[in-house]
Amino acid sequence: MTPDSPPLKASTLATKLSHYLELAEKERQRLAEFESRAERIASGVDILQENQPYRYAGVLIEGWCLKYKLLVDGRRQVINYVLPGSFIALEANVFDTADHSIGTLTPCTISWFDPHEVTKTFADLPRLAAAIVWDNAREDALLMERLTSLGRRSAYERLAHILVEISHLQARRGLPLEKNTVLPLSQAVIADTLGLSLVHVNRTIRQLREDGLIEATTQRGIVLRDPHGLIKVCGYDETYLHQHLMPAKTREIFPGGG
Amino acid sequence: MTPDSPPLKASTLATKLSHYLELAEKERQRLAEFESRAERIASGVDILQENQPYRYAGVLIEGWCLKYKLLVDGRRQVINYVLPGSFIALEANVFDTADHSIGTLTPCTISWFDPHEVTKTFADLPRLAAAIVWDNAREDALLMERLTSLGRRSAYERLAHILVEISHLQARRGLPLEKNTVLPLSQAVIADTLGLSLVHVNRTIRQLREDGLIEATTQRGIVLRDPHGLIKVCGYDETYLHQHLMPAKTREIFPGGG
DNA sequence: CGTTACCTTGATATCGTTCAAGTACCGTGG
DNA sequence: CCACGGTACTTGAACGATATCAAGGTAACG
Repeated sequence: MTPDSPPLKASTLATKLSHYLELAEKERQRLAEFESRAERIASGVDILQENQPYRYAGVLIEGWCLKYKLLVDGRRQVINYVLPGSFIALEANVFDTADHSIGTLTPCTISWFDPHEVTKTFADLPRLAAAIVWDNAREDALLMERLTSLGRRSAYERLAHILVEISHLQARRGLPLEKNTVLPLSQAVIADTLGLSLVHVNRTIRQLREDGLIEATTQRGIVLRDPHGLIKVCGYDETYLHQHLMPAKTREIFPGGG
Repeated sequence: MTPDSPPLKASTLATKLSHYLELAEKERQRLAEFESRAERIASGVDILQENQPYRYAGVLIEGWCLKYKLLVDGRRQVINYVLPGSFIALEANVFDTADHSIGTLTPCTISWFDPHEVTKTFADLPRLAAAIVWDNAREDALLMERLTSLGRRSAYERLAHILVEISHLQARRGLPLEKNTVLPLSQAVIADTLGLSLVHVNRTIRQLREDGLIEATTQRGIVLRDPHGLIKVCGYDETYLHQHLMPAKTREIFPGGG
């Protein structure tokens, strides 16, 4: 409950959603409210657990989280990486019980709120509703692409694909990437993301290195040495990232501000 | 453009969405409008294509469709099965270019409309917006479960899992299932859904049969002989289907009818 | 009654897993 | 500053699950 981050910075949510829609002042304010109760959480903590009832919803302000599911025997599948500016557990509005878990991968700053504030926002500020729907749709697109990787791409292709994907997502958030990239992803996490064994991920990384596509890798450090080559290897097509404004026609329907 | 189905039947959409929310008359009417331009489409036709711009959105009224992605070399990954009462290409509101294809698996009845009618509905009838969000969230849950199957379950488990899933979805739509179930799914489609080769799907089906879990299988006919056994085999947990009304609290926020 | 799509089966190859061991790095307490 | 313990990474060897290749069989459809 300690507000650790500077209070008046532009909200993470607003930064992200304004990629899709220019926001009115009233809308920015509402988004800022969602981020007003920031809390600091240690690394390696579950902030949502499968089969438990939902309580709060949240916004990730800083850090990385992991959305994952567990099978009874301990096998784990990572669904996606949750980056700053993402809502957490928004489904609390529509479901009672969580069907997945979310854990912190680094120390995180998260702001919690009653999920029903979002329901109200749907009635109040439909433009924000539209932006949230947009965001969901983009997440879905990522998920479908991941499904395609797991179902139809080889280990080598999967790894190349996710490296390029992460690099694109980072770039979108304005982070430099060409230089020395250190991801908070252990090889174990990558394995559980790609549906591979840890050992095989390790060997596949080595292979990419031997092929000159990526560089070194001390602890968690991977640099894309030949991004273009990686893209070619896995048939990467960034369409699914949908990094554009909403179609003009949709924006017209909501002329100015609330 | 020929309206082939009886015009005054309860709309497919209303039937589905009222699982989540009691609908007001005004809302039912709006939903009925979405279904007013029904068209008959043959089996095996693509009604949406990857990398093409979106045009119309639609509602599937009758039949089964396949949502899938293709890799350049022809590998195919099926994302999900589209059943009656589902919207199609609703993302047309937020994206310009499709990142997946949708094809008919059986002859279908589909009603088309301008996707922006849905955008307007978001401003007009926020309760419907909420119901649509609910529905999306459920689709996501299916997708996450599928991802988990592809990443972490064996072929045998995957097949058991999807058979139980389909049987549950059918049951929800009021279809008898215990009797002779004929799915419109060829083994090739199942293979592309589960990320397996056709040949291996065939062998795995045989294995399930030999283990007494399913029965016979002439063309596309599979009967669950021991549903409970199948559930045990794959650790099936139906939480992810979220077959309940919205949480009471969410429903309260929208008291009666628009 | 031939054509086509779908299903079935065998033999062989491959990719990825598992088991087992060992190494490098990093933070902590002495 | 060093010893210690943990976590993550690395590598080898053997195994197993699934893919691929190739050939037939069967049922539906015009």
